[in-house]
Amino acid sequence: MGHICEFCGEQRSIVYCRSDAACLCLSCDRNVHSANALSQRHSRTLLCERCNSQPAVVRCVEEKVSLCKNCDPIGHAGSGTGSMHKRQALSCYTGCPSAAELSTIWSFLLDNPSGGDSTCENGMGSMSITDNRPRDRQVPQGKFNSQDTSAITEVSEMHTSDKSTVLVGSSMPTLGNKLNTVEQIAESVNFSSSKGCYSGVKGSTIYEDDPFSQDFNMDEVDLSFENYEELFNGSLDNPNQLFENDDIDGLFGTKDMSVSVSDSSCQDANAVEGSSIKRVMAMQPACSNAESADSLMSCKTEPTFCFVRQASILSFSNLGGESNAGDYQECGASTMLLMGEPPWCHPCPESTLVSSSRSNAVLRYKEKKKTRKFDKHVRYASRKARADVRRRVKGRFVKAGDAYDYDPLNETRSF
DNA sequence: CAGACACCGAAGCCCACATACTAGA
DNA sequence: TGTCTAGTATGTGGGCTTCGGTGTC
Repeated sequence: MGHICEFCGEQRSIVYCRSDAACLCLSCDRNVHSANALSQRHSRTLLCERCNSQPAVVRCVEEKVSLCKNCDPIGHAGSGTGSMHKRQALSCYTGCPSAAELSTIWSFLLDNPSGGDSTCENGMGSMSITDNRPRDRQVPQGKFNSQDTSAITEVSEMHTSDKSTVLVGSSMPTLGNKLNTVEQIAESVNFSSSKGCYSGVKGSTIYEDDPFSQDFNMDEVDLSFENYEELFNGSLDNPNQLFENDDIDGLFGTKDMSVSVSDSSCQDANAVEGSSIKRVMAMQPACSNAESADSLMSCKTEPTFCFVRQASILSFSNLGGESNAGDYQECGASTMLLMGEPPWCHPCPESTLVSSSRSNAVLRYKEKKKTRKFDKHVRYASRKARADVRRRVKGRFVKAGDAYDYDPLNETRSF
């Protein structure tokens, strides 16, 4: 009797998630790691069938058991024939591979009667998997796309940390049973992990007909968010902010959002700066539900494709970093691009309603701009405290003992 | 339509002095 | 090598000045 799944507590655990340090059955593995993009990045592998607590790194072909790095030398040590057993490196995987894909990399799993006695293995075949990621993204076998270099890098890093072969991505239809080297992965894996899926893949076929994707080469865009708290902390109570031209320069002025755009793309963006709002209003967002927003929120390094596409048509006039603290605060508008039902979704034919709404929004914006607090970073609080109580003449500090016209402590005048 | 003028907002400067930093003994 | 001393640089806030943009005549 194997280890029980730590999630459902019912079925036998099959896989081990390193990130969660949890033993899961295949069904729960699928459920847990399909929750968001981050969880999809968890590296999982088979559970050691000997200790039932550690991730297996090899599969003993002779004994038909998966063993961790501790149990492998123990089980195959000594003078017996065990040391001669043929062993196969086990592949790690991330994402939410389908049952067919799992069976591809772990073909022995279904072939092994001893390992398939549980309902979990049966469930592997019948598991309801709705991988909604486009399959036609996959490039033909053997065609190594430069876009996949990140994947290979990731593979390489994980490979060095763990001797087992790591498979990144959920779609691996061309995988052989033995993926022992990174090179093999580079040649055969069609990388389509969450990163590859959302960030836009050059040469992908799914958006070939999309004029936006043609105008904006996603391969040349690099979005990174270092401070998510700032990025998403913007006020969301005023969706109309998005339509304020005065504020649009600050939309992407946040220093925490580095956007590198190719020259041609940048020129295009600048060319449409004046009409960017209208274009945003006219377009239907690629994704606008809360679920996708949640996915984005939870995915620090993997901005969703829909966001990138929207960003591509917005004003990049402030990419040069000419922004101020107030603009950062106003960036709540930009978050509307990322979260929830965006305001441009409202099909409001009444132009008067729109104009009044806009005027109200402008008024609110101007009021907010008046009260905008330009954040000044105080490095030395002690100096600030001293300056706060220092006497002044016309705003200037005066020597101690000299006549002053303003005393911050008692607001009296010396003359 | 161009020029002059007024108005407004933003940026920069100024001050003294405690503190941080650096170089030399 | 570690400690001490002297010199230099930095930063702090309120008011003022300057400058550029905008609107009006």
